[in-house]
Amino acid sequence: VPSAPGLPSPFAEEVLDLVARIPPGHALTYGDVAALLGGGGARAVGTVMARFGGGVPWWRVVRAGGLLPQGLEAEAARRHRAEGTPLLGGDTGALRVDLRRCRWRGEAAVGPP
DNA sequence: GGATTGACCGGAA
DNA sequence: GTTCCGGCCAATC
Repeated sequence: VPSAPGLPSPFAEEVLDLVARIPPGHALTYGDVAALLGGGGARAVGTVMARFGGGVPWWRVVRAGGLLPQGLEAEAARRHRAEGTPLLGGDTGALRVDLRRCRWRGEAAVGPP
């Protein structure tokens, strides 16, 4: 079926679906999302999120190392605090998520390979 | 059709 | 610890 204009493309749908399955209190990096999907790249995931991420818990997707999305750090930090996500730093300004504890393994995700 | 952008990543200085 | 560089992939102009 041809993708209609204005609607997310197949790749975008996979990204959104996976992000929507991330449990509260957990998080994933853009690179991890791409890896779990078995394709694309961290940058591609960021592009999709920027365009179609408005309908999913985008704050659960962070940059490598747990750094919050650039430009939305304050917004994401607030959401994580509300959910109880383990946060590090804070007073230094470089707020980041403790991926060591809250990194989701994607057990409920479909295995492509 | 091509060229540019962007909520990125990893390594090196 | 920080700062700089190129590479990666999809969406958009």
